This record gives sequence, C-alpha cells and structure tokens, in this order.
Amino acid sequence: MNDTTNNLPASSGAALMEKIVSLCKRRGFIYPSSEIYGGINGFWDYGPLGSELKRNVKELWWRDMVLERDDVVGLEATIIMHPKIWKASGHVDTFADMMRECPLTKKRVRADQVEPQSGVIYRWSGAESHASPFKCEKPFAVLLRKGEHPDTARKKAREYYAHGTIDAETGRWKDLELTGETTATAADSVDFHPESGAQLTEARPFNLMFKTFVGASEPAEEAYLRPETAQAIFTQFKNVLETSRQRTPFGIAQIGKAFRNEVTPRNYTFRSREFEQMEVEFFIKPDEVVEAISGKVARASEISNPPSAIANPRSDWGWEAWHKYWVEERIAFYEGIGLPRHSLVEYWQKAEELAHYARATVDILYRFPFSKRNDGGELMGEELEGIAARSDFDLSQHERHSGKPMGVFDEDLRAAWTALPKEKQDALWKRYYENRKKYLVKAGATGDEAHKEATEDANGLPKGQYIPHVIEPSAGVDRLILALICNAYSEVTETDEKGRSETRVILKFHPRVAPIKAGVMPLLKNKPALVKKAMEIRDLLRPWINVFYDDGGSIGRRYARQDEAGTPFCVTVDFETLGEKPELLDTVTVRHRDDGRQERVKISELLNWLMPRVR
RNA sequence: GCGGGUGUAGUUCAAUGGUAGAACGGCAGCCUUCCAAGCUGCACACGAGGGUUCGAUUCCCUUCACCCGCUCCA
Repeated sequence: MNDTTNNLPASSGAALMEKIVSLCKRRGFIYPSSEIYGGINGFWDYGPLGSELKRNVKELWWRDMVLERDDVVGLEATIIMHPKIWKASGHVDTFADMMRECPLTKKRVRADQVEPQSGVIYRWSGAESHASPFKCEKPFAVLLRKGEHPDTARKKAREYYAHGTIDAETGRWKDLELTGETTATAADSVDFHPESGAQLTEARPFNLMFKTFVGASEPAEEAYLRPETAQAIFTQFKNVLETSRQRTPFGIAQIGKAFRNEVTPRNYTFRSREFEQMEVEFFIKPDEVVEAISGKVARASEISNPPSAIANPRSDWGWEAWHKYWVEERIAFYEGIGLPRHSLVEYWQKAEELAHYARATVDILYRFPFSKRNDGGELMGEELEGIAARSDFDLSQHERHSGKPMGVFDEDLRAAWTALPKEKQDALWKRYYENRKKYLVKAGATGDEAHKEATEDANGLPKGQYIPHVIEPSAGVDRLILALICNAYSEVTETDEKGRSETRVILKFHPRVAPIKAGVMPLLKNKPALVKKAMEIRDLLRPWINVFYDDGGSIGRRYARQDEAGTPFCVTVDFETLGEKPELLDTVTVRHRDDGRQERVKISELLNWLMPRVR
C-alpha cells in the first residue's frame, strides 16, 4: 500500500495534477489544442493513447446503456439545430443572462436575481489626491445599511477610486479626498451589490452559448452550437417512438459534442468549452398513469433489496423508483470501469440547488486531486454525471413552442382506466390536472389558459394519452476520462543496488478501458526466431484487441513504457517459447502490470485467456 | 471577467544583453536470457507580436497559454 494514488500526500493536489498533466502530454493522452499557435483556452485534444481510452469509455457506455438493454435505443443528432429549440429549453434565457457587475469587488450577479435592499445611498462625483496629481471624475455610489457608519461607505469609495493606481500600491489611498458627496434614501433597491453595497453596473448580456450563422448569403440566420445534447433527444422523441417500436418506459441514448462558452475554463480538461456528453433520456409514465395501471406506485425505498444490488424494473415504478434505479445503475457503471466506490460521492441536490425543471437531481462526483476539501480534510469531489428527474417539463416545453403534440398513446392506460372506480378516476384526474396546471403557470400561462389546457390534458387520460416524464442520466465523457487517469495514476519508488532511487509511474487502468490491452515483445531483439514468433502473436491478437508490439531497448524498459501507458498485460516471447525446455514449447510469459507477476500461457490459449480479462 | 504567479527540447530544469546546456525521454545501431543496464550516433527548445539596442531568450510593452485565488458553472 505505498504505491496508490490514494496514499500520495494529501496536500499535493496541485503538484499531483502537474505530474498528471505532464504525463498526459508526454505519453500522448492529452495535448493542448492548437498548441503550435499558442493554444486556445478551454480546448484540448486527445493523442493516440487518449483517443483509445476515450473510445473505450464511450463504447462501454453504449454497450451498457443501449446494446445490453431492450429498453434503450440510440440517436445521433446534429450539433446545430433550430434556434427555437434553445428558446423552448430555456437556454436562451438562462444561458444568455443579463449580468451586472460590482465595480468594487468585480463580482458578477444575475440582473434578475439581485436582492432588494434598503438604506442610505452615498454618492460621489469623483475623488482627488493631495499627495499626487491623481484625479478621477467617475461617479460612484454605495448603499449604507442600517447600523453602518458613514465612514464605512467612504472607505469603500476611496478603495474604488484608488483601484489600480499608485496610491493603491503605496496605501496612500486612505488619504484620497472624495468630492461631491450626496445622500439619498433607498427602499428595496436592486441596484446595489448585496455583499459590498456598491452600485452595480448596467446589465449586459452574457452568453454562454456559441453563436454561429447558417447559410452563406447575408442575412444569414443566427444559430447556436448546442450547449447540451439532451434537447435533440426531446425534439426527436416522437420520431423515435414511432420507428423503434418502443413504449414507455424506454430511453433514448446519445453520445456527442456540446459547447459552452465557459467564463473560466479551469482544472485541465475538467471544464472545457468543447466537450462530449453521454446522455440517456429515459421516458416513464407519470405517477398517475402508473397508479391507474398498477393500482399503486412503488416507493423508492421498496426497490433495490439488498441495497447493493440493482433492482429489476417493475411496472409499478414511479419517477422516484426509476430515479433511484438509474442512480444505482450509473454508480455500478463507474465501479465497473475501475472507479472505486470510495472515490465517488453520491450527492443529492438540495431543494434550493435544483434547476427549474428538476424534481430531484443526484450528482455523481469524483474526488479529483483539485477538488476542495471539507472540514474533515476529505476531498469533496466534482461532478461526473447528473441524474435528474425532469418531470414532463422538456416534452411539454417543446409541445408548447413547436405546437406539435408530444404525448403518447398507451393502450394499457385506456384499458385500465375504464376498469377503475369513479372515485379513483376522479382522484387521478385531479392530480394529473394539478401537476399540468402547475407546470403551465410556471411556463407563463395565465390562470385561465392553464386551467383550460390542464383540463384538456387530464381529459386525455381516459383515452390513454399523457406526456411522459423523464429521468436523465447525463455524463461528461471528458471529465470521466480525467477521473480515470487521476484514479489510475500511481507511483512506485524503487532503489536499485547502486543506491539510486527511481520513481516509476504506473497507470492502473481497469483493463476494460486501457488504451492498449497487451504489449507483445520478444525477450531479445537480436534473435530473429524470437522476433518472428512475437510478430506472429501480435498478428494473432490484433484482430481482437488493441495490441502494441515493441522490441526497442531492454525488456525492463519496455515493461516500464507499457506501465506508463496503462497496458494491463505484456506478452513476452522467450527461449522457452522456442522449446528450450520442451514442456514449455509454444508458451509465453504474461506479465501483469500492477504487481509484475508473471505466468505462462500457451499461445493456443492466449486469446481466450486475454479476452475475458480485458472486456 | 478581476487579482497574483509562470512561460527555455517531448518532460523536468540550468545559464546568458553577443542567438543556449544537462538529465530523463525519443529515434537508429551494437549489445542484452525478464522489470527504465551499457556503448555509439542522431534529432529536438528560448509561447507569439512589437519596442529599446550595433545586437534581445535576457530589458520594456502588448498578446496568448498554463497554474493559484475570486467569479462563473443552465
């Protein structure tokens, strides 16, 4: 236990990240994008090993989420879509926020979310210095709250005027003379920064979506690069439903690029401006429909028994049960590709953190070296995936904005409904109506409109019609790649007989994700028989798994190279292979990455030996 | 976007107002019977632009990128 990431010194987060970054560059996992031109902030490329790693991860996800399930189908949509989609999804409003800035602290706040404040406004027309020729005539104002001394406001003003001047550096700003002081009272004003009290700048649009133009001739139509892949799934929902022979509950999966003009890309590839997502939108029956068909809705606590196992889906599951199911399913996926449970955090978002569309969201966090620590010194983790219960918000929004119906017809519901007692019908109708009305009001409908539409919606139930709800497990591929690399990173320090100590790096990837599954090498390069046999073995394995042939340098050097690349197995052709000991003819040495252990495997059995270990 | 720091070979570092060295790594060859051995040779760098100067990697300015702290993170 002296060679794993978790035992590296706790304080070395930044130093550890530096080592990981340079390893990634050196071994061809990750390069800065456009590096020969100086790089471009927030963009990263994957090199030979990185692209294999990423391909493996995406393929495993796809296999787990789509190929090995009956109830999820795939989609690959375009990056540029109809601009109205982003209006319907809310991104045009929330991603293009009007922001105001505090001139004192430079902090930015959303223009529509400034807390109203009351107090006395102190205004100045400028400031000048006796000690230097400094003079400034910009107006500045601070809100003085109850109980604060006017000198507090004056101090802030001097700080503001001195900002970036020599006076600020020498500390002489305290002597600045403020000019043109006036006061006024303010009640519930939203013009002042809640923390500093300084008057905020005018609101400016601040757009996190990348804009582009469709069409070569002017005036071209403005469009956006998608800031998430989810909306494509919602907009193609009806097409998929009608062509895939799926019925709720079922999901649509997509892997693809998304783009966000992040304010500050940071932490290596963790927050990139161009990134890839792996998402499923899993469409389920609303709870009222489940209850109509099954007679009851299973509680979340009923499922998954024992707790470590993932329950099999049941027809009486409502959104809570499905949500919990996907949380467990996804954590199992991460464990299955080598992220140990203790490296992950299952974080249930608090009510006030939830996005406007979400009923519940669980974030799966990975404890990155750069993560902040809590009071107990424990890494708190950064989000790899969010699993959101989004109700019927998205499909409803697209129904409203496109005017196209997004509901489904469900024969089971229609049949079940007629068999229900009148009281039950009324109760379910009422609940569905209330939920729809609540959504519609939130979406901006007036009371009357909402009542009318919600009534129509609820009247669909007896006919077997409803708008599905959705559970969305949405993962960031690039974040996961970074987590896998951080998790795999380990060092072994060895002292040789000459007393030299040397630190070697081993990337302990799970064999499933490892870029290279096996290194194939002759023990010695200058023995043609060994080389020939090794090349035969490479050719034998190559159609099935990614192998790497290497005969450069000494055998130890080649092992070390493969350790750094995270290759779980090395296959070595030696003199026994050629029959030096007759009983070992046509066997090879297989060397294990993590502990250097060796075993002999017959060449005829090699592929069957390797395959189950690398998938 | 703000403040602070840093930019020299693939990586980690050094030196210098007169255009740069090392270690490791890489490549080629020799050698090598299992964990970065050795020998020989080769290739590879002053982030970019501008200014000062006879001359700038070095000083100044701008810019870009990276790191840290704020901010942001639907």
